Amino acid sequence: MEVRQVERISKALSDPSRILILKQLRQKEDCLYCHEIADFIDLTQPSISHHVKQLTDADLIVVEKEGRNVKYKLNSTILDEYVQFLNTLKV
Amino acid sequence: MEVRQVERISKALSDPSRILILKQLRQKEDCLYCHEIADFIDLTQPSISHHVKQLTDADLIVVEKEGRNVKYKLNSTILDEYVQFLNTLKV
DNA sequence: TCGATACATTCAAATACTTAAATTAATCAA
DNA sequence: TTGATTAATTTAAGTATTTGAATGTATCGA
Repeated sequence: MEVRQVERISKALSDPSRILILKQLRQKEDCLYCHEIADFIDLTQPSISHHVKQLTDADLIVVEKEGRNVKYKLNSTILDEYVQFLNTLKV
Repeated sequence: MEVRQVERISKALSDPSRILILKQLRQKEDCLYCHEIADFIDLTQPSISHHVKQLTDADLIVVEKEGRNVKYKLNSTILDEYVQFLNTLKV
C-alpha cells in the first residue's frame, strides 16, 4: 500500500466521531443510513457529512445511493490492506 | 483498545515522515538512532524530535537512552493491539 | 572544566482540520 | 408541479498541527 494512502486512512481513523461511525457500522451489520448517524453523534448534518467524506475519501466506506437516502458500507478490503501494511512494519 | 488510543495511534500514523520513520525502523532491524533519522528525512532536528514524540506519545515506539544517544525501538505489542481493534471493525 | 555533540523544549508563523450556518441539489409524495 | 425530506457543498470561524529558529539540557572527550 502506498504511503499516501496509509496516511489518508490513518487520518480518517484519527477522529472519535469517525471511529464511532465505523463501530456503529459493524453493529448495524455493515450498513448505515446518514440519518442514523445523526442519532448517535451529536453533530450537525454538515459536520457528519464532512466526516463521512473523510471516510469515503480514504476508501474506508463505500457509498450507495438509494433514492433520497444514502447507504454506507464498510470496505473490508481496504481495511485488510491497511492491516497488512501495518504488519509489514513489524520485524 | 480505548477509542482515545486508537485516535492517538491513527494520528501518529497519519504523517509521511512518521510512516517513513517506522519503515526505516524495520529496515534497521527494529533499532534506530535519532541522527540516522535526519539522514533520510529532510527536516530540521527539532521537527524530527517532534515527530518522534508523536510516535512515542502513541506508544508506537519505545525510547532507550544510551549516553548521549537515544535509541528508538518499535513497540510491536501496541501495533498488534491496534490491528486487533481494526479487525473488530469488520463484520 | 570546556567545548562539542545529541536531543528536547519553547515559541511563533504557516497550514490544515473541525464545526456550524447557510445554501444547494436531488428525490419523493401529494 | 409544489412542498418536504435527505444529504452534499460552500463559507467562515475557531482550533490543532507542522515546521524551523532559538534555546536548554545532558553527556562525552580532551
